[in-house]
Amino acid sequence: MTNPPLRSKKPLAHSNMAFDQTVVKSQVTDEKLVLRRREQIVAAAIDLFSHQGYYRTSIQDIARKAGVSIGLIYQYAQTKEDVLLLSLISVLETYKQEIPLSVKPTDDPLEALWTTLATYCRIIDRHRSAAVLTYRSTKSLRPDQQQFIKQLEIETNELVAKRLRDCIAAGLFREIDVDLVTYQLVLYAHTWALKYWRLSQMTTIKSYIEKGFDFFVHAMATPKGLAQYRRFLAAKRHAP
Amino acid sequence: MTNPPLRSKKPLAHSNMAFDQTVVKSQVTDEKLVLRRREQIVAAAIDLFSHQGYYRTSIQDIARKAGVSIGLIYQYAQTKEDVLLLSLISVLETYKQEIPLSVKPTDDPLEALWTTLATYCRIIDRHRSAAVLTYRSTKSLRPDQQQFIKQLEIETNELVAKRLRDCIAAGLFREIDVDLVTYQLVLYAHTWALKYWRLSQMTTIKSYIEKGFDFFVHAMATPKGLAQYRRFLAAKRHAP
Amino acid sequence: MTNPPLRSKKPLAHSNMAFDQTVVKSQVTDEKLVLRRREQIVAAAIDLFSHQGYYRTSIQDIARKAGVSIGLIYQYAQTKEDVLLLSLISVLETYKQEIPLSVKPTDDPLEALWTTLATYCRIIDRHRSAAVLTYRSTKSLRPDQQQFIKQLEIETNELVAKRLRDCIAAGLFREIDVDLVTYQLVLYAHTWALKYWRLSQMTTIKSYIEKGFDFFVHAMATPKGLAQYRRFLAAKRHAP
Amino acid sequence: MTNPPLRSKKPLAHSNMAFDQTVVKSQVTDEKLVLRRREQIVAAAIDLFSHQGYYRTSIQDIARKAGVSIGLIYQYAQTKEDVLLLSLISVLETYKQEIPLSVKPTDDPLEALWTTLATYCRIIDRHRSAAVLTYRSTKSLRPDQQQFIKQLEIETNELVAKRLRDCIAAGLFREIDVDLVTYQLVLYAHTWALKYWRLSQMTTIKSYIEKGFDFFVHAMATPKGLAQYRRFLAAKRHAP
DNA sequence: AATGAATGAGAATTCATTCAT
DNA sequence: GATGAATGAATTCTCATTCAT
Repeated sequence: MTNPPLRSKKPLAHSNMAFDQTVVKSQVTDEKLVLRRREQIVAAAIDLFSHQGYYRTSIQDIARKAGVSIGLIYQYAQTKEDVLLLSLISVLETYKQEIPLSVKPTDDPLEALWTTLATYCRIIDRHRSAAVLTYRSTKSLRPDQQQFIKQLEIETNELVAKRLRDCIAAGLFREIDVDLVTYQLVLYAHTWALKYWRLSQMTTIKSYIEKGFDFFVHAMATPKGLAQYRRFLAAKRHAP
Repeated sequence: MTNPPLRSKKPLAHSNMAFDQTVVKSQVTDEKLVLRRREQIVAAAIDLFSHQGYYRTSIQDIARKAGVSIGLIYQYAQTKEDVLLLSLISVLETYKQEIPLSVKPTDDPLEALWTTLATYCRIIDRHRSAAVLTYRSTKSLRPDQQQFIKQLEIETNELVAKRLRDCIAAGLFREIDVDLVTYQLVLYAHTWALKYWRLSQMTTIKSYIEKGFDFFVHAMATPKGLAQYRRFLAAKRHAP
Repeated sequence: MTNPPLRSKKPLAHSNMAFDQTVVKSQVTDEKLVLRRREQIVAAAIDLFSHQGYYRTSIQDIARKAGVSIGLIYQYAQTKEDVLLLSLISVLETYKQEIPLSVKPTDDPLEALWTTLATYCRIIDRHRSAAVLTYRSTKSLRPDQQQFIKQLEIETNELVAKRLRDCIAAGLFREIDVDLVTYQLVLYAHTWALKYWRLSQMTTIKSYIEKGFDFFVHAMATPKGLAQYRRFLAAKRHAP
Repeated sequence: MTNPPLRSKKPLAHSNMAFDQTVVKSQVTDEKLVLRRREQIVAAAIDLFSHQGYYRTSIQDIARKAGVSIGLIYQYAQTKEDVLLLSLISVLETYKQEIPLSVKPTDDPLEALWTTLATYCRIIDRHRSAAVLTYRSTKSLRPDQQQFIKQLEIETNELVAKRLRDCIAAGLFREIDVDLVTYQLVLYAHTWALKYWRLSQMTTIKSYIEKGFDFFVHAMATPKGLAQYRRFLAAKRHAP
């Protein structure tokens, strides 16, 4: 029962899916190159969009930061909106990629839920500005692009929902509204980024996770679940 | 351009504070007039900012919608950012104004918390786009303006925190981290707007409030608190 | 029986119609101002479009030449295409305005035709580059704008067709295909601009008109018409 | 990109001259290859320039349509203007090639003129957009390139002028200004393309040719010429 | 106080041309 | 010979802000 593994140095992990040519068209045909260039562009874009906002960031800025020409960006995306879409996809894909990796097959349902929440919070913590970006800028996309992002969000949520269902099935949690509570867990993680200016004055990410988990368990646990939670806490105290 | 139409279906309540000349300077000296004009401008601005976003909305748009000239807006605000600031203040003031009004002096702590959460959620529901606006556009302000908004948020949160403290003092809730849980309650209300596209498929605002309150109570209640919650539910069932 | 009057110093005469807000929308509401500004803009635009072509002329160029700002042009036209449309309308309106003025009520049908052809040719000669512009740039317009221009052309042609019909009705010309011959007369005038580089080496505008008229009369005249043409020539020789 | 497809429905005939390396330089030395590649490029270019205009057509467009790479085009032309020049030459060469072939050695002067006009009109009809291209885009060339095009036009005109001179020499036509009338005949043919949108509503190409020839003959014929024209008509009526 | 015409800096996007492979 | 990725100057259009009336 360890802390979620601190993984990946590179800014934001992502599946190839996020950069393939299905969602955003590219002038360039070489698949490998498209992947590499888009990674380069998106890394710069996320950084700038996150800190200055989408509208305050010019394509010029992104080009300069990515060390490429303006024209090159337009070889790999058709509009500035496309660059935003690729950026948001990249952020959301990170969640979808990293969260499942953190849960070990041997974890019991409660441990799995803990790991999921903890990992989610820590990813958010590592990419706070990027996380906020999804709240600030999704509306700047075209409706069909927004739809795509929403779909990705639903898929990510499912990673959390599955853990909740396992706890209920194991008799650890009462029969709560899984979808609703999923959003509470997800928003709890996101809130760390959304309200960091205040929360960081009040607590640390470690404590934020612990208190949050404690809160959620109390809200949902059966007596059996509560008993297991106490064992879980004790074990953690011995081998944090 | 005729005389400014007197406001009709008053969009968002607010204190005069939000429109005094301390925060945003005006060319016009007549206090009454400043108030009236800003109300008119802000009503148009909130509507447009909420639906099109801050950067997609031009001063021209706001002027047209408010039925005034471009020049007039610049008599009552010095920059476009000022108009956004006034708009965000207006939204946040609504919370600060309406929530306290809903709680009756006779309410016991649990009822008061219920009313606070329910009112918060319903205000958010009535002004969903405006609520989202605070998440999307606060970063478009100058740092000192952002600071002002954060202060307002802290003040609003205090309305919720007070109710939590009352419950703890009355022995209904265990000793939880009030500030942290306050944010959970606040975010629960905001989430209704932030994720409306999904939540509205899953539930109604009425049910959202009930399930949320149930969740929070279970997370925090002492046995005594739980007993009172059950009486509360029963009473509500008789006189909803 | 005189030469067509050399009229108007101002670059291109036009009816208000060409500049009203039906065809091209303007941000500015003051009708008088719209008229004046558009005249100013179009004068510069025609000059530049004529000599450098539509695509080689930037809005910047037009603004500079007209002595206004770029922004101002976009207050009076919504796109660069609009500026081209206004320019082409202005050119074609000149034909529609000036040709009828040159024909005196006392003119007999043959004289009227002469005056019409001569005036047309001389207008073209005065605005050679502008005349060519209609051939080079009409296709750069949107289809609906092209349609508008074609309608104007049809109306201008009617000025010529009417003269032909009068000659036929008077028994001076045989029953030729009026619409077809109209185009031959119109194109004869336009050719002076289209092939000026070569024609100007071969003849003068005065001689071009005379030879052309002679040609057309021979092609169509009845014996009666031919007799009258000879009297016309004799009269002209005495009082050119 | 595979081997260049061998041309199929040959778009526009032309002499090799049009594609030799005197006028437009090529990086490639193999004469045969230069010819074949330029044919391929120019076919695509004429089509695109004709329908979208020179400036709306990108080298990318031409490359795609021709089934070659962008780089290849720059092996066979030094600039985009060169591609336009080659295209215009190709169009004009078509006239110069096809018209002489249509006149039979046994034709009398009047018949030869008829055939010349008819052929010219029919070539124009087959390549209407290309014909208009010469009017729209010649000014987009450099002055020296324009000069080259003008020279080609003069040479083409000579094909018509010769027929007129023969008619005069044979006493069929009076002593008209051959160069001027040549332009009238040439423009008559071109007008079919320039004003096709209107003329095609009024008549067919066959009738257009007949009416035009009738018109021109009446304008110039001596009594002898007129008599012969009547016999010509009668003969044509028997064996059209 | 109110108006709205005028300004011009700034931003997205295009595309001819180059050049390494 | 052929390719197509990369470049960046140039262009259209927008819009916050000013100011004369």
